[in-house]
Amino acid sequence: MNKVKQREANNATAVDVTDLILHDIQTGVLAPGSWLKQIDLEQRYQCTRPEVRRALDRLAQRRLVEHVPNRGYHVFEPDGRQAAEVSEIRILLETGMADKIAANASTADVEALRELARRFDKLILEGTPIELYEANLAFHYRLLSLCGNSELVKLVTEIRQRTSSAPVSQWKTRARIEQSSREHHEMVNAIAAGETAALKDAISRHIRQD
Amino acid sequence: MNKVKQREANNATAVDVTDLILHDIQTGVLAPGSWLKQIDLEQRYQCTRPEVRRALDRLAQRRLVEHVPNRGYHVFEPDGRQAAEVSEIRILLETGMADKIAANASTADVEALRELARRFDKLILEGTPIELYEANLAFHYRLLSLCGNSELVKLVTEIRQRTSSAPVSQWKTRARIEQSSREHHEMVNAIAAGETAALKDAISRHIRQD
DNA sequence: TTAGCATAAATTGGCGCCAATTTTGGATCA
DNA sequence: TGATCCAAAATTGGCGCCAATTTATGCTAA
Repeated sequence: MNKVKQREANNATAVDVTDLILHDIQTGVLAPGSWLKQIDLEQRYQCTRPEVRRALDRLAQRRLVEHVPNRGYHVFEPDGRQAAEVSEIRILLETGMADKIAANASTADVEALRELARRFDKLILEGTPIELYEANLAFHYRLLSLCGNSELVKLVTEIRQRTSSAPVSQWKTRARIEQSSREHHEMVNAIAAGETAALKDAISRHIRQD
Repeated sequence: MNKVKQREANNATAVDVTDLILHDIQTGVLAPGSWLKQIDLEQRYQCTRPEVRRALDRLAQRRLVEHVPNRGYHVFEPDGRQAAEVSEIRILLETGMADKIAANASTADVEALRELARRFDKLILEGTPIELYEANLAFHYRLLSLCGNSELVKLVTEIRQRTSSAPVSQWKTRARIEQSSREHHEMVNAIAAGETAALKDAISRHIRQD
C-alpha cells in the first residue's frame, strides 16, 4: 500500500525533465542560441542537478542542444543548410510512405484526419500559437501512423523536432498558416481519392514551407 | 605545458566509453539480450561508475540497449517486425538519394569506391569477420556521402547500427557475402554509367538481405 | 583613458557514498 | 519432498560535494 502510494506519486511526477526542457525549446520559451545554465534549469523545473545534466546530455545526443566542454549547453540553431537537409530527409520518408498511407487508410481514418484538420482550422482563429502547433503535430502524427511502420513514425517524430525549434512562437505569417490548412485538406482528399501522386505533391510542398 | 600534457592525455583517452560498448555490441562480444551489469563494464573498460551510466543511458536513447527500471540494461534484440521496418527506412533513404549520388560522383569518387569494394573482396578470404564488417561499412559510408546531405549520412549511420547488432560475428553464409561483394561492384558500375534505376535496384536488394 | 593582468565569483563536471530495490539462497513448515 | 517465506547479498540509481575551468570584476601601469 505504501508501495502503491509511491508508485502513484512517481507516475504523477513521471514527466521527465528532458521532455519539459524539450517542450520549452519547441515553444520558444528557451530561445535558440541561449545558454542553458544548470542552476537556472534546476530551479525552473524544481529538480536536482544530476537530473538536469542527464536531460541536457540526452538533448545534446538528439542535437537539440549543443554542448561546449567546460562552457555548457546552448539551444541549437540549425543553419540554413542543415535545415534544408533535414527537410529533404523528411520529404523522402513521408512521400515514400504515401502509397502505403493511401492504401491503409480506412474511411474512419480519413474522417479522423479530416476532423484533426478542422481542429487546426478552428485554432487558427481561436487558439494560441502553441495549441496550433500541437494540433498540427497531431494531424501529421495521425497521418504518418497510417503507413504502418512504427519505427519510421518514431524516427520522423524525432527528426521533426530538429527543424521546428524556434518557429512556434512567432510562427510564420497568417497567409502561410492558411496555406498549411489548405494543404492538410488537400492531403486528406488525396487519401480519400487514392491519388498518391497528389498526396506526395502536397506532402512535399507542405514540408518545404514548414 | 602542464595544461597541454593534460589535453593530450585526455585526447588519447578521448574514446568515449559509449563507443567502446557500442563496438562490442556490434561485433557481438556483448550478445543480444545479455545484461550489462554496471560493475562488469566498469572493470572491463577501466572507467568509473558515472561514465558507465552515461554510456548506457545514451545507448538506451539510441535504442541499442533497453532499460528496465531497477533491473538494469540489456542489449536490445530487435524482433522481426522492427528489423523489417528499419530496413524499409534505409531503403527509402538510400534509394531516394541514388539520383544525387550518381549525379555528384566524379571519376575519382568512382575509383575510390571501386577500391573500397575490392578491399571488401580481399578481406572475404584474408580478413576477420570484424574487418569485413568494417570494410563493408566504409564502402557504404563513402557511397552515401556522395549524396551531399550530411545530415542524412549521419542519420543512416545511426540507423544502420540498429539492425546489425548481432550478425557480425556469425555473419551469414559465404554465399551471401559473395553476393554482397557482387552487389557492391554492381552499384559502382551503375554509378559510373549513370544508371540510377539499376543503382536503386542494387541498393534495395543489398539492404534487404543485409 | 585604455590595455593588460591578477584576483574573485560563478559555472561546469567528475566522483563516491548511501538508500531503495531486486535477486538469490536457505530455512521452516505443511 | 516441495512450496512459501524470510533474510542476506548484490545491483541499481539518486544526490551532494569538491576540484577544475571559465568568466567577470576591479586594479595597476603605460
